[in-house]
Amino acid sequence: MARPARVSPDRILVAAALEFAERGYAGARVDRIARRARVNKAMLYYHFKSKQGLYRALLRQIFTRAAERLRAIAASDRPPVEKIDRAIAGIAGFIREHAFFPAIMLREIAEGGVHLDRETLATLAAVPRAVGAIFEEGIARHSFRPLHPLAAYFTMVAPLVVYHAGAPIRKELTTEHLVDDRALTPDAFVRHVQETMRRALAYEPVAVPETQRRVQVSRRSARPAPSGAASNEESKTRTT
Amino acid sequence: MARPARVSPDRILVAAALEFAERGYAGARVDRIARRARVNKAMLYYHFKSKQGLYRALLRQIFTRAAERLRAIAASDRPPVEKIDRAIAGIAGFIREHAFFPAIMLREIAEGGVHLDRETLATLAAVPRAVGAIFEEGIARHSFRPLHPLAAYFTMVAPLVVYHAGAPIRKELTTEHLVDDRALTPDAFVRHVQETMRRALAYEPVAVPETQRRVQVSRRSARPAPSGAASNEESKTRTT
DNA sequence: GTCTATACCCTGATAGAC
DNA sequence: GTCTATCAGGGTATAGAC
Repeated sequence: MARPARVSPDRILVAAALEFAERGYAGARVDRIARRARVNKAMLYYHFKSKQGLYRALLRQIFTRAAERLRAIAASDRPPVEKIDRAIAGIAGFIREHAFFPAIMLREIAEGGVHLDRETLATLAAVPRAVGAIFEEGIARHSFRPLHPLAAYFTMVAPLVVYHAGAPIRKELTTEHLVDDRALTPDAFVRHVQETMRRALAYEPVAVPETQRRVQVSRRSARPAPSGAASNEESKTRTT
Repeated sequence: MARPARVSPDRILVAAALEFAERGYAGARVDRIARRARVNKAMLYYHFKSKQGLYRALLRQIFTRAAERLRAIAASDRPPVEKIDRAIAGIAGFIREHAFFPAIMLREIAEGGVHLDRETLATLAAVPRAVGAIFEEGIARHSFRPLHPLAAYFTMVAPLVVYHAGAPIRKELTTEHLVDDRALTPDAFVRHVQETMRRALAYEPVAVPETQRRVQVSRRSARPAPSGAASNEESKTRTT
C-alpha cells in the first residue's frame, strides 16, 4: 500500500463538495466538478455513474465522518454535561475542517431529502443518534432534565450550522451597516451555544458565573462593560 | 377599488414561493411557476422581468411581512421575557402560515446571498434587528444576562427554521425506524425553544417548574413517566 | 394585458478510440 | 483507466400578433 490507488475518486469528491456546497444539487455542473478535480468528465461518470451517484457518495462520506467523531465523544468516559460541551466543540471543529458541510446540509434539509436513498439516510441518522445517546444518558442519570433528545439536538446543532453557513450574508449585512457581527467570532459563538445548552439541559437551576453574580447583587450599579464586545460573551471555551 | 387589480402578480408570487421552496433557485423552472399560477410564461416576464426579479420580489415580500410582525411584538408593552416568548411563538406562527418560508430561507443562507441586491438585503436585515431590539432592551433592563444579540437570535431562530424545514426528512427517518420524532410535535418544539431561551437569557438562576423540582428533591425515586411522550416536554405554550 | 412560436444556449450523459 | 466528440433534451427569454 505504497501509494493510494483512488486518487481521482477522492479528488472528484473534494471538488464535488465545493461545487454542491456553492451551487446546490441542481445548480452544480458536472463539467465544473470535473474541471475542478482536473479529471475528464467521462472519468467522473466512469467512477460515480451519475451526478446523483456522486452526490450520494459524497453525503455518505461526510455523514460517516461526522457520526464517527460524535460516537467517540458519546462513548468517552466523561460526565454527560462535559460530553455535550465536547460534542458542540466537536461539531464546530468538524465544520471548520469541512467548511462545505453546512451549506450542503442546509440545502439537503430544504430539498426534503429527495436525493437520499435508504443507505444514505441511514448514515445521516447516525449523527442525531450519536448525540441523542448523550442526552439520554444525561436524562437517565438525572444530570439533565427530561426532554426530547431530538428537540435538544436541534437547538444544539441548528445554530452551529446556520451560523457558519450564514457567514457570507452576515458579512455583507455588516458591510452595509445593517447588522454588526464583528464581535461574534466563531469561538465566541461556540461558547454561546455551550452555555445555552448547559442552561437548557440543567436539572437544577443554572449556576451563574461569578462575574455575573457580582453584577446581579447590585442590580442598578455600574455594568461591567456597557457596549464592550469581548466581555459581552461567555467565558472559557470547552474544547475537545 | 371593488376588486384587486394585481391578481396575476399575486398568484405568480404564490406559485413562485412553492416552486422556489421545493426546488431552489437553480432548480425552479419558470415554466412550472407559470403553469402553477395559471398564467402564461410571457405574462410572468411581463410583470417581473426575469427569474431573478421574481425571486427578489418574493423574498422582499416575505421578509417585510416577518419583520412587521416581529416589530409589533418588540414594540408591545410587555416585559422582555414575555416578548421573547411571543417572538418565538410569532415566528412559529409565521412559518405555519408561510410553510414555504423555511426552505427558501435555508437555501438562501446556503447560497451565501448571491441573489440578493441591496434593497432585499435591507428587508432581510429588518428581521434580526427587530428581535435584537428585544434582547437589547432585556439586557439594558437587567432582565437578560449580557450576550451578543445576534448570538441569541441564531439560537432562537435557527432551530425553529431547521425543525420545520426538516420535517420531511424526519418523517422518512421515522418511517425507517432510524429516529423517532412522533412525540416531537410542532407545539412541543415551540415550547422547547421558549424554555431554552428563557434559561439561556436568564440573569438569575433559572426557576425550575414545580413538577421538576418535586422530582429533583427525591432524586432516585420514581420518575414521572419513564418513557412517556407528552410528559417528556415543557409545559404550557406561551402564545401570541 | 395576454398569448404563440421560437431563438439560442447549456447540461447530463454516452459512444468509441486509445 | 483516460480522452474527444457529440447528442438529445430542456432551460430562459423575447418578438410580435391580438
